[in-house]
Amino acid sequence: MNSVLKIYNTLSRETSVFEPIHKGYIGMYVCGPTVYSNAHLGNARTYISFDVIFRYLLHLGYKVRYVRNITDAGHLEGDRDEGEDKFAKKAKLEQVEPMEIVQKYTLDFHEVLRQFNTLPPSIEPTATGHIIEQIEMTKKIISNGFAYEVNGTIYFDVEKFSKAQNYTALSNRNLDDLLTNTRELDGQDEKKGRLDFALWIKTKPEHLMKWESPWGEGFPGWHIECSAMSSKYLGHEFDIHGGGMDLVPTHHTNEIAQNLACHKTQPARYWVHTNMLTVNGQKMSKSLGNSFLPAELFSGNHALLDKGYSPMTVRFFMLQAHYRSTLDFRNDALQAAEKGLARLLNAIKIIGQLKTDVSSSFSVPEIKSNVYAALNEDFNTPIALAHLFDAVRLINSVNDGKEQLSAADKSELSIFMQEITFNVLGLKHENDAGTEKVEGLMKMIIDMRADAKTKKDFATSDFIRDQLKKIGIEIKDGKEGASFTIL
RNA sequence: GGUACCGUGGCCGAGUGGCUAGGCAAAGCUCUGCAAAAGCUUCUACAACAGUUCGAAUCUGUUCGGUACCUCCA
Repeated sequence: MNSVLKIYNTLSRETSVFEPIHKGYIGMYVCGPTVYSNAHLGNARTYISFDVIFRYLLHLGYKVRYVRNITDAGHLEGDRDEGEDKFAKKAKLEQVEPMEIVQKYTLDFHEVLRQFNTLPPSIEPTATGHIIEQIEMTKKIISNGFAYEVNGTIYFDVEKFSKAQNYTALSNRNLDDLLTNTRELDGQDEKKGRLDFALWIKTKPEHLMKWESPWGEGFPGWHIECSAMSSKYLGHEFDIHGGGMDLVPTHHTNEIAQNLACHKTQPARYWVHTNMLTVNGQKMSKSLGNSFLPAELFSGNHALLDKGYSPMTVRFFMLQAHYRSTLDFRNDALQAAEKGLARLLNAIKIIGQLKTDVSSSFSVPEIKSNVYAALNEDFNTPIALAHLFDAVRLINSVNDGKEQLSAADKSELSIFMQEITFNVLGLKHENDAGTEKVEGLMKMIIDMRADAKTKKDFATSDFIRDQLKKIGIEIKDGKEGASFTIL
């Protein structure tokens, strides 16, 4: 079996063989959401992508510690000195406590991810729960000479850091260009350098969220939380650090700078970044106001949608594109995904009923190695799916008597298809017939209809078919009798 | 303005030098009381121009078009 996993590393800009620091164990940190509003579909794509990565690493037999934080403090509006904490701002608008905002949107985030069938991370730490660690790290960066204080606010000294280290290694930008092209912002006089960013921010007395620190009352900067929490739970050096591509130039660049300034080590060996979801060619984002909420998608209650799509349809749709490509979100593409997913799941359903032969007319090991080769090539889910669909075609052909399958191969194929589809890709059956009572009821109705058909009482059989259709149950006539689907 | 990336058949999307995914749609067929559903088969594309090469969607150059980042964002 082709079991050499390769991963694209943003830092080196190439795909290379993955080797964990400690054999058999993997530490993975993924930047989680800032919980000040509802999670939208673009957010979901990132976490679904990392969910597949997490699941595949588990499938390969690694023991994985997957840490994904919740940013519940310290995220500035506009990254300015007098910037206001996002939570405090939203709290004022809605007349509630900041932590009430945090709670509300954390629950929403979890609910969304649950619907998309993602596995929970091993640890989900919050920024507010790690103020002490962030203060400690800030102190160390100051004592190492890479940060300075101005009126109770601590800034990271990018210019000084960049003389010792390559500040733009991850983003691959030209530092001089950044210095000259960064926009002038109002009220930036406090900072020594334009690129300097805050590690700790002094608050005004009326601020709602603040903590005591050696520099007075304040709250932590955005970037320091991930450095502090990844160091705490995964060590100063770990295997994989992930997030959305939009985090590369600022957040992750600063995170690396902080770790180097504090621990003198690169935090992660492999930097993995997922691409954006676009809507009609434009990035989906909160600030552009073109974001879809999962609930709108499931219900179809959105101007751009003809109908609702189930979470698994959306998950399948996302898996049909590679995680590093932008994916355009549109109605007809979802329609296609819905049917494709049904075809895949149906084939898996019928494997068990296939008739077996003494030998197989095709190679099950070949299918398996094709799928593994795809997943090992930087988690290439679209190619893996393509090979699963090869198997789907063969399964259907066996069902038609056009191909043969041995008993041993049948069981191997069945186990494999289920393992990849359900456990690695994280898809599942939805809308399954439901309760036993419904099953029993439907069997009775189908039997009655079959009886009517044998008596050539087509008026009755058509009536049953049409009435069921009206309440959203479709009868499918097949060779072996009728079956039904709840639409 | 600077820096990246992208432009694939009706649609979505893989694919970094020859073997030319896959899904959906469409057409044909099978099944069938009719229909639906389902299944099988078929459909050979790579923005334009020029170049490198025995050979290019894939490499180079130019042009056109698009997107992202440089400001919070997954």
